[in-house]
Amino acid sequence: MVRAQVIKSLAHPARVQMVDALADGELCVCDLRDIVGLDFSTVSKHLALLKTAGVVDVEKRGLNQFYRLKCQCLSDFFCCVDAITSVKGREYREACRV
Amino acid sequence: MVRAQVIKSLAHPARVQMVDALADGELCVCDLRDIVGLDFSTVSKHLALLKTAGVVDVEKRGLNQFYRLKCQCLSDFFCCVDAITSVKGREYREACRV
DNA sequence: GACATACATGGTCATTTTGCCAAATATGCA
DNA sequence: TGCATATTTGGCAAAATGACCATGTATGTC
Repeated sequence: MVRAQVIKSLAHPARVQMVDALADGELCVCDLRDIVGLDFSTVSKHLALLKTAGVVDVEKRGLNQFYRLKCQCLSDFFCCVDAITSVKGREYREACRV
Repeated sequence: MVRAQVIKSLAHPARVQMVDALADGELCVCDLRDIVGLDFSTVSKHLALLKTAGVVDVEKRGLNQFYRLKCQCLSDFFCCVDAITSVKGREYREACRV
């Protein structure tokens, strides 16, 4: 099940946080490291995971690696997740106007 | 991060498969067991996880426990996931008409 | 060329997750 | 009541994850 791999790549607080931050535009690894507050190497591995899953893309410019979301549908993805956490799935329609 | 817990609950091939099957309506544990082909106890634990995360609901009728999705937005959720696996996020708009 | 900066990789260890078996519970029926 | 069916719980061992440290690599600067 390929789906599970993608979902798995997002199933971690730090990775959720990073993807959320990337929704506003690309960021380099050190930006993301500041955001999640983990070791550089750990962040790097999380990003490698997201990249393998196809969630993000990278572009090297100078010394930095800039990560960006590969698909803007992630916001809808999170919208559903949030609908579930709010325990009221019916709020989904209004909140996400789908 | 509460989001991560919900996503985590969906981050397993068997659970993805079960949620997908439940999209067509409620099913009892033995139905789901047949679908995923795992031990009864294992399936039961997976379902407990999904329930804790708020993804599914249960109703006991007779000897059976009927599980159903708590939120129909899961189809949109998977739609995004599929858009990512297809590596072309742009297909998302058409495929999921959002 | 020497060195600092920005990341990625490899290694290791603790924690979590999975899946099976065995046993316990709950419900319906003879 | 006694028994079969449906499902949950309690171990437990194997596999996967996550985080850190140390090290390696690439790039820009002097």
